[in-house]
Amino acid sequence: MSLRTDISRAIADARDRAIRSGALTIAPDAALPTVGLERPANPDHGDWASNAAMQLAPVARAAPMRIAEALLEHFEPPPSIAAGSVAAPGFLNFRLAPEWVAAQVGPIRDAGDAYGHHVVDGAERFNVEFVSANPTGPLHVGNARGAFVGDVLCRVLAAAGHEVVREYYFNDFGGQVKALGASVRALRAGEPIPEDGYRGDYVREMAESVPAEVIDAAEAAEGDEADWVYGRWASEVQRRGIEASLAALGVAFDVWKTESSIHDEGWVERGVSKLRDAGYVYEDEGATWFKATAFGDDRDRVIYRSNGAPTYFAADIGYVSEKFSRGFDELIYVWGENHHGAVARLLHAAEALGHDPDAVRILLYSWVRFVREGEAVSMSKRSGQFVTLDDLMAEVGADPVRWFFSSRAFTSGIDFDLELAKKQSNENPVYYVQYAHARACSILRHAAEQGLSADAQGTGELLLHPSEQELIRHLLDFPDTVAQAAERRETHDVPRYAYELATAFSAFYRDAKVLTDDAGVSAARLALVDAARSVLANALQLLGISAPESM
RNA sequence: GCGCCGGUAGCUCAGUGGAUAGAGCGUCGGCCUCCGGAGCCGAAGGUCGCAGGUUCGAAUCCUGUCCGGCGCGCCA
Repeated sequence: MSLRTDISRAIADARDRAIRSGALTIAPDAALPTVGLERPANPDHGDWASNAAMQLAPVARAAPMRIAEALLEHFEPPPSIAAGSVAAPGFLNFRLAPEWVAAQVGPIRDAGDAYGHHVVDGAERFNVEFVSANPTGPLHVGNARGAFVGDVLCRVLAAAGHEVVREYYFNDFGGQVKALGASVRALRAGEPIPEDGYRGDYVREMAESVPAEVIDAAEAAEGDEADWVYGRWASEVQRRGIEASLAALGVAFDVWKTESSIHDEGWVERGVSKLRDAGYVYEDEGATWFKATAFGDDRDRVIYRSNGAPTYFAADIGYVSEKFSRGFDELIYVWGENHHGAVARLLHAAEALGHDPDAVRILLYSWVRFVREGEAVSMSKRSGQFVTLDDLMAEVGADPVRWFFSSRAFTSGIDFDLELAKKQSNENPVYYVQYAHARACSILRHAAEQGLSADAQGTGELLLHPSEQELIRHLLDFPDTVAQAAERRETHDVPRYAYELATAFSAFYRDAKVLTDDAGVSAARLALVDAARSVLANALQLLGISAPESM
């Protein structure tokens, strides 16, 4: 039970009582608006504010101010609320009870790592597929956003109480594997790399380290088959590299799925025949088509080419069936916005297969423009001009990069200045948050040396200073922050929250000396420091950012 | 041409119908006998791209328009 739901419910109860008592009359068939509740930016407006009266005005056909007064009159405050008031043009403002606030330190501290977790009522099963870069080269900075957006989203969903399967999809089936193999073969033969080949240094390195058995197999192969032999080997090498890079970033996956397995296990055939039975498949010009126009698409989509080879979309049809067969409530795809052309046909295919299209959610993140000394960095894998993700981590460090990506809405196109990211590293907000955590740890160390220990008994009377109260109010906001981020499938509330919490902790540190001659005060403040430390660590953990005990 | 995403402070970005539009960086000015100065306090800085509309109320919703990014394959 969060503070937010507590207060919302009390307002709804007040509304119902007001209606029963006749203080409010609602049109009989009118739907009641949901109670809006927010933390106002201006402290003069209290700790929580509701616009319920203004939202009720149309259905109650009364002035918002009068409705607000009626609501307040019938309001039975929960223990957390000290006072309510009405403000023009009809806001209901509530102030938390300071003693109640202060008394929350113990429970927050006792909850520890679990605080802010399991905050949703209905837990669901999510499949989150992200990164899924082709195994034709190392991950580059263009994959960074998808990796961190997906990772943090998974952390948030899991913290909120959902079950999450993290999945990576390898396209090991299409022509790019052959093109990669052809590039390796050409380099070994001293021939020019084909037009559609890959040119990075990593291709050269691979060409120089092909194992003997692969060479033998390639030389024994006929025609194009040699390209495939090299290609399959090279893409395995790249796949291992990708897995290692992601592991080094702290981005974990539960399932590594390959496109070829979707074909081999018959998911594509079964999916297509299901579509055919439903009347959404036809043949034309030797190709097999999905009737996407039946779902409002601009054009129908090819499933099998006239040469019989399946398209990428064919695998998507099989894959979405395979995912749903595992019993997920929602499938999340984290894609770069350049794939948005494929969104409609995937949703339409899911619908045609009999699935709820609302259970398929495709998150398109906008492109990042990487800039170095004012110049945009080109990142084409085929041209070989790119900065690898490993390079980026070595240069800037994982914590600032994670902060950078998780603190911006994924729909915003953003600039990432590599030089600036390094140069400003000491001014970076991520260090400010980590610093607050380290400082809290330091205070606790000092306390231990002096034989002082935290005690949350009696904080209700001792932690009434405005800075103490403000800090605790921020701690109380954490569960809502997690719940809201999970609900919105968006992560950037979390860094903002962490920063504000760090600021509140700094203000507390400035105003309230923890280690004092008064044992009771010291024990209470130590409990608050420990609670703040714990919540800072929880917030950083959600972002996959380290919480150092000293810096 | 059609579609998707953007346009908010000098820069990078928050703000998905509410009260005086916010933060970081940068700029300017203050604060170190005291638990960590990677800190604290204060200031300057914005016709929310533009024009209409919807309503008690619009950065937010609708329409149009301009600018930028990305798509519109029997590529993946």
